[in-house]
Amino acid sequence: MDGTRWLDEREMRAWRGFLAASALVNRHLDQQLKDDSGLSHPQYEILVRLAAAPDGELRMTELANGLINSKSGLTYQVTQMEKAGLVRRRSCPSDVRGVFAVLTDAGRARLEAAAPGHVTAVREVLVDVLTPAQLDALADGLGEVSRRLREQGG
Amino acid sequence: MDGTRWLDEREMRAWRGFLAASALVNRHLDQQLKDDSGLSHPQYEILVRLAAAPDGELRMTELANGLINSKSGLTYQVTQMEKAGLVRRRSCPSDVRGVFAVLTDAGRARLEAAAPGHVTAVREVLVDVLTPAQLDALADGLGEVSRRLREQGG
DNA sequence: CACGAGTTGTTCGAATTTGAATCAATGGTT
DNA sequence: AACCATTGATTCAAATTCGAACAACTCGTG
Repeated sequence: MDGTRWLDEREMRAWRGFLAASALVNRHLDQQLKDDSGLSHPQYEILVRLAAAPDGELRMTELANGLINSKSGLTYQVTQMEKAGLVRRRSCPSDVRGVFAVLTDAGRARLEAAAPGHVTAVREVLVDVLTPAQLDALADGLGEVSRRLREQGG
Repeated sequence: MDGTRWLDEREMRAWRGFLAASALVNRHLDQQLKDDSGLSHPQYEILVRLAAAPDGELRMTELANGLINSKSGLTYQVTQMEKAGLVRRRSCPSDVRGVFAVLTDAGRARLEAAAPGHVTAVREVLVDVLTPAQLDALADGLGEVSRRLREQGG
């Protein structure tokens, strides 16, 4: 007995497209960032999130949530970035266990230097390839997909 | 002077959605596969591609193309899978350098055992979350994105 | 105040990934 | 036949990833 609902052709095309694009786009952008700014994609994302946060700082846990990395992976990356002078650690006054990752001036400068090339690459491989309707479908559909996975996992 | 065309809100939502979904879906499915069948996502993909190929075999290079892994990563995975009895290597008669990865009976059985749970998970987190229109947008849009990255890189 | 459950971030070991270097073999050209 | 640029796959060291175990701490409850 096999009650599995297999994917029909439309579904399979969507799934394969998503899977392939996911791998290829990530790969391409990681390469572009490394060549262009010496940052890995995860590191770039950390800088972006910090830059968007008030005072350019976030708790390690907040940074780990909704990010590619696991907790330990984040510890590793922040350590690397601290060595490179892009962020520094600050312990939380109200909770001794807590640690803030703080964007340094050098980190902000590095992000601003990297951003134009990165955005251009994102346009090239994804955004400018899609129609407005497809952009909306991605935003709505994949936004919902992410939302569900986030709250299920959290 | 800054001629960068930054992303507007619609574009940013699409990009963020894609990025987050890409990471979260991959992560979730890798976890599901490991728990359920002891296969990593890359390994599962290798089995799928081999199963779809004539005689269940492909050259290493063919297998590496359009796959997540680099060449050396593929060598590693195939070695692991060979140890596990899921594939075997066969040298190419017409080109001594060439190597085929061949799906074994055990490999095919393992794939068939893993597939229902995997497809169900793919539905749960992605396919059944999207509307038919969104599925088509993913298939068309991301299909085109992948196609371009493939031929650009190859 | 003492206790215990839950949280926070790090450390640890193992597995995986990558790019560069390597080795061997092919094919075309002279 | 000799040469040389390419190709196919592996090996190697280094970087990165993950989960599990850990240590330190907070908070609510008794």
